Amino acid sequence: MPETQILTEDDFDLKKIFECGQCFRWNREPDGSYTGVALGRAARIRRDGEKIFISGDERDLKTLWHGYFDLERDYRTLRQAVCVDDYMRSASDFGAGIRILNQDRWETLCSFIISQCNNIPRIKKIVETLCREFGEETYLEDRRFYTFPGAERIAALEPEDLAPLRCGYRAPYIIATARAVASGELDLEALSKTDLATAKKALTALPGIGEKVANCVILFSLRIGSAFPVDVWMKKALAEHYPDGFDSAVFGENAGLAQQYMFYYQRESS
DNA sequence: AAACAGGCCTAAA
DNA sequence: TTTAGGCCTGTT
Repeated sequence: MPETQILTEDDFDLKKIFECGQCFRWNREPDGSYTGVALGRAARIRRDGEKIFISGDERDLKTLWHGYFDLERDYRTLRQAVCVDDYMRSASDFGAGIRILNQDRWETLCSFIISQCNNIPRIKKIVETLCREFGEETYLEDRRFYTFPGAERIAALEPEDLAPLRCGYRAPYIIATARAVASGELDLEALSKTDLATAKKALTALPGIGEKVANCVILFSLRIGSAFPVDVWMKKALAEHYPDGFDSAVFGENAGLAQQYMFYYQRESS
């Protein structure tokens, strides 16, 4: 299996990218590399000194990973942009290397429905079981992986069929959402071309999708940077550092990135 | 054992 | 418009 170098000057920290809470299918290997399945492809990514390598050829890099890892944007500049005060300077310095992934829309939506009121190990376990049960086999270095099943596949199931996932009350939410996506009633690609308010309204209209899940989906897969997910960690961070109130609008289109820095800072330093 | 975990929904003020 | 309690399940 060939591998290709990802040319990036800075701001590419594998641990931070994969462990800042935005994705659930990348895992650290004993050698420090990460393996995972994204965009229908199993892959390995590793750092060697200053260089980053990912499995696959130049074409894969161009058609898949360039967009996925958000290589178009200069994060050094973005980090400066979110330094609105001392706290944000600390948070963005601490989080240097984080990038916001551009993930598959349906996968992100489904994964964050699963995430509600769950801890990360269990979220990952449920997602992996979903893929093993309903996804397709794919191989990397003779090792078997499973792709994330398409919305059409899940739409054809009944909530009971998800019993092996042990995802409890989330099962009907998953099925209903899969059907909305598969039927075109919820057009995620079209939403990615709208704005935060429009996308949020459409998403939260579905059962099991509230404010928080919608914001995550919008930020991590619809590429709308003003989305600002607030979970329990973020509530803590905001209460601690902005006791008199806070408006994510100060960050404009970089609010989502600012959120990632705050979230990661809050989690990793406590 | 009882509480809680990276929310959401419904009912009730 | 805001708040409380319940919800599947697994872990502590």
